Amino acid sequence: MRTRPPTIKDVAEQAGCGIATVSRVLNGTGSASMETRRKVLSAADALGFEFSALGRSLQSSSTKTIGCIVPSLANPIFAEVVQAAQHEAHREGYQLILACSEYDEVLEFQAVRTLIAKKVDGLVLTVNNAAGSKALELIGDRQLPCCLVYNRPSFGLPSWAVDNRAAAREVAGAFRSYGHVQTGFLALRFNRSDRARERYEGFAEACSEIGMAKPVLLEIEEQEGHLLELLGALLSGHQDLTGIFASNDFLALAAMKAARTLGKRIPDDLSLVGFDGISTGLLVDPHLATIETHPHTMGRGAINSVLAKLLDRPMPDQPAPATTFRFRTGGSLGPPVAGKADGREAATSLPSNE
Amino acid sequence: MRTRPPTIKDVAEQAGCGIATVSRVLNGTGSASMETRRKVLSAADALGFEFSALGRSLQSSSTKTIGCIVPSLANPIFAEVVQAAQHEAHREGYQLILACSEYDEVLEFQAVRTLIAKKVDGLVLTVNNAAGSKALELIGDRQLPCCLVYNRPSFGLPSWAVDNRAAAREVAGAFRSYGHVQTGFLALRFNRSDRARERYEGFAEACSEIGMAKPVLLEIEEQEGHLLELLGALLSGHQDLTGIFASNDFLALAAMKAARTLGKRIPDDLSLVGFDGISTGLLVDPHLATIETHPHTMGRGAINSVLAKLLDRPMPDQPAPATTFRFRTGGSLGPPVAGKADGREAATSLPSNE
DNA sequence: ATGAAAGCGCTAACAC
DNA sequence: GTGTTAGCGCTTTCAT
Repeated sequence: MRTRPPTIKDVAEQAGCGIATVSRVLNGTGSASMETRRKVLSAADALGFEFSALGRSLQSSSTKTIGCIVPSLANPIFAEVVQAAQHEAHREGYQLILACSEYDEVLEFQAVRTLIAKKVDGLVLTVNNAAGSKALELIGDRQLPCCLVYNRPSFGLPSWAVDNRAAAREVAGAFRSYGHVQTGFLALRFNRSDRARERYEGFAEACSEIGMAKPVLLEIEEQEGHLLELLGALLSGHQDLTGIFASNDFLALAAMKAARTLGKRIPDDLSLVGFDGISTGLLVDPHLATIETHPHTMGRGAINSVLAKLLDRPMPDQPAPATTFRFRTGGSLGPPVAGKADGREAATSLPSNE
Repeated sequence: MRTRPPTIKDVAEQAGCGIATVSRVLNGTGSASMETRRKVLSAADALGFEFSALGRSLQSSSTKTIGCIVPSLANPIFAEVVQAAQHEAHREGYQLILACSEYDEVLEFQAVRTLIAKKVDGLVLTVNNAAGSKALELIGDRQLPCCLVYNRPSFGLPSWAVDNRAAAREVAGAFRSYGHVQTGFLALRFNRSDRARERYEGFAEACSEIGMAKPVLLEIEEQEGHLLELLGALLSGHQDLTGIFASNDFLALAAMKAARTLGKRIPDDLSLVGFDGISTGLLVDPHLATIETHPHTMGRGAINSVLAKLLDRPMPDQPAPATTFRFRTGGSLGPPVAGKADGREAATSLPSNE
């Protein structure tokens, strides 16, 4: 029946008192006689009254809402970040407004604008390219409490991030220790992600330093076709590689499947290492070697950094770079099988690109 | 420098006109002379002005915000639902406030209350138990536009859901066709999810109708220990089962791993079928047989159902039950190996519970 | 102890 | 064409 939700005015009327009194009683601020208190309480109850966050926010200039922007929820790493952030925010009475940038800087910028207009109290986000990001610039302009996740600190903003370069260097070392020389680096939207670039750079640097060949950059621009087919084509065009470092586990797992479709044995014909440490990597056989990261810790830490500013608490310490990742070995990484160097005979179902 | 964001009043002042004029110009509603228009525009630009959604919502009683509640983002099926919902909402200029119920009806109810207080325009959610849900009752009370996802229609609310019973019946048939007789149904929080229960019921019914034994209910209450160990113990206590139907792919995959740890071959010693159709099922070897569902379609459909009410559009048709799923076969389902019926010798590393 | 009133930022109805 | 004003729901002085 009641179509318009009851307001504080309705309660005041029903209780036979002023709206200020209702506010005081229901908020437990200020004093009131037993009698009025009772009347207000019962009126509120009878009406099923709840404060409108809108009126309250307008007046208090705090929405108890935090914006959260990630590239996509399709990558479980970000789903976990968001899950942790949401959980932690909820604990403190904050809600999360979610936006996905879909690896698009324009969308990313729009999202920030919208969230600012919605008057979020703070922002937690992973941007695609932190350096020179218009989105981060805007946030800085507005002096909005903000923390980055999986991006390194930029624009003076705190961040909970993985030391991509150091992690990638460890991967290079691991390949080296198994005797690999010519490897590749596989990325899905290389130019759209500073994370992928940092991983590549660290990997390439280390490779050169420890006497391996410069890794071939295997880039998939856009997922216009079926990913597995694109990967298959890419792989068969690079039979010389004995190992591939993928910019994330998702890709690594897909590459593993594509490689098998081509008749390759893992790791004899091709070793694979991923990045992120998603649990799926432990379900496949052989296990995916990877860089384990802690999306949960990152999401929680980032929210707490923002909450610290909001609630005027001491800022939590950001993790030491060396603790942000751990190399996890797995059966997908092994020594290349000797005599398999030319590898032409492995190409089967998919066309090579020559 | 500017710490307080500029308001319409600041713009009016700077442009030397009234606030109504600013509103009219910037909203493109009502008319204005070229001259004022120019002045307003440049003032707004100079100040970096943006409307506050708060003031606007308070006055228009529409927040352009939709609440979204799912049990968890850890299950990729819900991550996909949310991703699709977010994307679709954004297309229409709506934002999503995200909440996770963590399979807890109290949290679920709280979340609805909070979202109502935040004056969301609508709600899209998966509840744990639709029947008699306090949360849904409250939503009904408030006449809030709402659509369920993965729950069957309840409280007169529309829903985008999978026909769990029919899907489960197909699974029974599949087991039967491979000669299985004694199967089990595996669920993680059986009593907390009507979806799991419906799947079990459909499965059990069909089993009985087609002459199979009543499936053993394998229930894991809470994930207090490491899931794999719990599964290992459960499996070794039920060596008589030749096949297991898991209430979701996540569990099925974990069970597959646990079974292998026990030395079981899949599917010879144990067949496995999941539910959901997550892509990971195609990365493992053998492929996971499962019920494919379409989380993306569900999420998008649900949002559109809510938007239809909000924007007074024709309500989109909910999918025909038969089209909501498809049985996908895979190597994890096969005939039980004859002579393996007593199966005692397969138990290896983990204790059976006798 | 409690009510009246101002004001948060905005839109719309109503003057002029 | 444009300014004034009421009012959306709330909190917070300021009187009483």
